[in-house]
Amino acid sequence: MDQVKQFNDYLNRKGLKTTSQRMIILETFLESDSHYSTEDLYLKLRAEYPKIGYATVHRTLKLFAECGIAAERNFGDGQTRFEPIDAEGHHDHLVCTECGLIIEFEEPQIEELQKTAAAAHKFTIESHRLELYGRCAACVAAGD
Amino acid sequence: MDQVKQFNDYLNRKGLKTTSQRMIILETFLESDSHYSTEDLYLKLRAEYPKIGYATVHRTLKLFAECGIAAERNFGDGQTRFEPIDAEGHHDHLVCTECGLIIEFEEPQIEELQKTAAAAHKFTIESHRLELYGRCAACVAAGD
DNA sequence: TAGTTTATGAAAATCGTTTTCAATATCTCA
DNA sequence: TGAGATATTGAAAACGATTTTCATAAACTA
Repeated sequence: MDQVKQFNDYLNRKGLKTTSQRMIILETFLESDSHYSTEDLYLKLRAEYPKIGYATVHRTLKLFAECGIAAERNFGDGQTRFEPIDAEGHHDHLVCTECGLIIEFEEPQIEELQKTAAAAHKFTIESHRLELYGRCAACVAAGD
Repeated sequence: MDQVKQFNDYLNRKGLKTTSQRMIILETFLESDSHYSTEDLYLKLRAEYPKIGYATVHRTLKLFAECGIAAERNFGDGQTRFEPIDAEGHHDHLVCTECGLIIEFEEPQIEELQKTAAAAHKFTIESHRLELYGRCAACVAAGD
């Protein structure tokens, strides 16, 4: 697990400590490729580790984002979600406005065009977010 | 002003009322092409119309979004922003992570590719958001 | 291992947003 | 036009997600 190393390196570099909670949260976070809100992950953890507090989960998720193993996302429902950043590459999201389904997709050509657009405005890109909102096949089929 | 008509039509259709506050807020909102948070617009209005309350500003911005003359945006700073939708067409955003500068840009080719990606997953697209985060020319020039 | 520093969990505080409610304004139609 | 019905307003309270506080516990350093 490369991400475990990346997290530990970050902790050391910042003079932070390796605690059992942080390791448990990291492990659980990486197990699934879901888009976790603090609440989601807290509830999932609570089943097995009832002692871990909500604040700790939230603080740890923020740490993940800081050290680059998680991305913070906001799909407009008022909750911040975190998802593991897989080393391979970036992906974007299709969000169903009816059932909430989230599908990930990749489109390298779009990435290229983004670079072009940024260059036209002399911007140095660090990151981006692209979300397409609409209705998934199932919801369309089910009618309104 | 086409947008004024669009707003009034919406109010009539929904059985809502045309009030002086709503007209003032609409006028002020359209005057500038900024990306207003409720707070921003409330403060701007307060200078000239100190009687207008925060809740009214917020409720009215939501109405603008509902009737299609404003778009709700979230650039990750924890505040929802509203911007007028100009009839011409859609645009996306470049956001400077250092100074907060927001630049609008259009890239029709990206829109095309989005349709392709959505079709591949049988999604019916209703809307999308694309934001590129990075550093603007001035901030890059100023060094870190 | 003692001493120092950081982390934890529970509760409280905070921030943006939304709702409540009594008073006020708008609209309808006689 | 003007009374009655209905929606809107503004202030304050409620709300939900996030962040902070603080005393206790755990991890690291030498």
